[in-house]
Amino acid sequence: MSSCKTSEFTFQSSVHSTHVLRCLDEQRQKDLLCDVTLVAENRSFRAHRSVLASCSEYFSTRMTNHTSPGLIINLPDEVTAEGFEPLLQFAYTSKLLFTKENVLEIHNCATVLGFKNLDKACFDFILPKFFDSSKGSSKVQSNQCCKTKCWGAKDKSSFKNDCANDTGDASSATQPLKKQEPNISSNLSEKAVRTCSPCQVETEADTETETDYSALCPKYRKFQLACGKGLSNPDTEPENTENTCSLNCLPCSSFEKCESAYTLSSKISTGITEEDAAFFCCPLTKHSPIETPLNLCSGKTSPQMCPVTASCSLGGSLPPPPPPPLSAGEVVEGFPVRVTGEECTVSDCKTGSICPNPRKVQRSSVEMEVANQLSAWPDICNSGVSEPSSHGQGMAVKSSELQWLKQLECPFLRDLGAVDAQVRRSEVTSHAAECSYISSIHSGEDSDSFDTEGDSESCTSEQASLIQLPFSVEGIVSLSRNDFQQMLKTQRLTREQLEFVHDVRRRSKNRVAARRCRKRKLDCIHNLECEIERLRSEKEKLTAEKRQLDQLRLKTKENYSVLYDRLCAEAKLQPEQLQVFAKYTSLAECPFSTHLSTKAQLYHHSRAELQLLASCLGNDTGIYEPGTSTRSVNTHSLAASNLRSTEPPHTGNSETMSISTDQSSKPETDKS
DNA sequence: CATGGGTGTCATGGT
DNA sequence: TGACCATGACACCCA
Repeated sequence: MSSCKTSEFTFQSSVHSTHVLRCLDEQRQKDLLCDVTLVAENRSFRAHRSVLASCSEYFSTRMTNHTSPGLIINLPDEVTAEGFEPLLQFAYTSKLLFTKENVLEIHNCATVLGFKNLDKACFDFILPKFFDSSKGSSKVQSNQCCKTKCWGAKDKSSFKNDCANDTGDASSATQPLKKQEPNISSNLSEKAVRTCSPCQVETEADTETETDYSALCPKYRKFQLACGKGLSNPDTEPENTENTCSLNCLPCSSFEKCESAYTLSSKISTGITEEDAAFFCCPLTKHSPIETPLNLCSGKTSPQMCPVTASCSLGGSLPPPPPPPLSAGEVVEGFPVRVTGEECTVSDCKTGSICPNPRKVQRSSVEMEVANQLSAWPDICNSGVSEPSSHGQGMAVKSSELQWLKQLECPFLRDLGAVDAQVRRSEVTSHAAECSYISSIHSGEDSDSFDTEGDSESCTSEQASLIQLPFSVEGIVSLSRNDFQQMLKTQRLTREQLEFVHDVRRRSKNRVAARRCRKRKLDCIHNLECEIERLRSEKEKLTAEKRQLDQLRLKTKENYSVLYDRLCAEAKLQPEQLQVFAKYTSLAECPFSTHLSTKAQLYHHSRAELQLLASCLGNDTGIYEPGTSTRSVNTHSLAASNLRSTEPPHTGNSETMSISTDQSSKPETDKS
């Protein structure tokens, strides 16, 4: 750090603008600092002039010359309250909430008010989807939009800002793009759809915190289903995703960059495929690290023509193609390159790990910001330290600095592994032949997933240099299939080079796939463990409940028995009456039906015995004798034992009768 | 030296 | 048919 003191740093917050907008929205809702009242259809809305003027040409025109504090603007008749309210909300939140019913209304209002970044970009996408049959001409419109508005606006600054200015060389980046053949620029825009738009498209999946790998593998989905984890969330179902996203997902809530609008419209005009739509709408499930503007550059222009690509590819670790790649100092500033809606720095790209993990897309903006700043760290340090002559000590310092960052154990700091790997790779740059030295570095540090990869890639890079590959290994790996094949067509490679390139690509893809597979497996194990724990606790709970219910049932039966005994004793039932009573109370669930049946059965066996039993229950005179009480208790005991012996509750009289027969000797015992 | 975890690579099957 | 992906199996490295 001491050596970095002379350097000038740039901290760019990717959450600041969001925070400001949110605060403004809160102020609007609390009517704080609002300086304009808007009236539409007898409804008034409070707002901030500056916000409205920033979003709408209409408001910009009407309010810039007004300084009075209590400005009231009556909106045109075409602007309805229903259509304007979502627009006002959009101005403060970047999110446009609409339904199929009011989308036309909103569209109309947006057109009248000249809402920037919304009109063409948003509605040209939405309306054909909603009103497909009636809006068949939208494609033409969108084409027009692309050519007039977006390219024109792009010339102003936006595209340069995104791609070229960030590298400090605007002309070199934009000119080649403009010189592309028409189909190339079409591809370019298509690629940009994949690169820029997904981040700006709001889907429910964006809010998820975990990558749903099930979306990647049908087998895994089946496994999850087999595990009882029915993936009910349609967002996790690729099929559903592809089928519904193009309609359900908002195509764009805020197009800050015109090229995004252009690419979206262009994509519509050229016909969005289901796959593209899925990619467009669901970056989490489809996003691939290879889909970045940088790759866009590298794919559509030669590596030599795109400085970003040059800086992205190993930071010059390979034999430099003419012109030589940028030095580390040229990318030191960590210029933000818009990738997936968050800010990725060139240093991210330089590591060849542009959003290497799909999860990166899902991180919170705060996480992203910290990760980006941290990932830019080695670049920053490079600016002050990394003279090849002092590489040994310099690299040691950087590695140690990375170690304490790693020790923060923030989940998103795993990208530091990539940074770390990049640090090492840049070391390889200076010492491509000194594999032993690299190994010593690795052995002295925490081995993370990128260590071995770093080794692998460094050796691959060496092989690439041996066969004089005209492009970087990173390019081989990170390009999309089409770009890769196109590159192979443009480059005349020998058979050896071709085999090497395919081999490297295959192994790299498989390496990533293996990581995903292992990650999924671990996640699955974790989920199963959680499921086991949950089921276990549920079982314990149910067992305790059953125990309680059993006790309650026993207690209830005993109460019934006591009640029966008292009833018999007080009613002085005759054996015939007992039999009738038993007949009408011999329901399966009647707790003393057994008791009654027993006694009724006794009647059949021995009338004399029943007489005796009757005498036990009560004599003919109806006098309740003290001895009767004792015998009644004995009878109760017999009934209780019957009840216990007949659990579970018997369902028919036959069982009752057999039991009664078995018990028939007991009164005799009692009698004796 | 054995062991377990992590990783890359290959082979294979499915898409 | 080729490319891609998932995954089991194996080998290697390292703590």
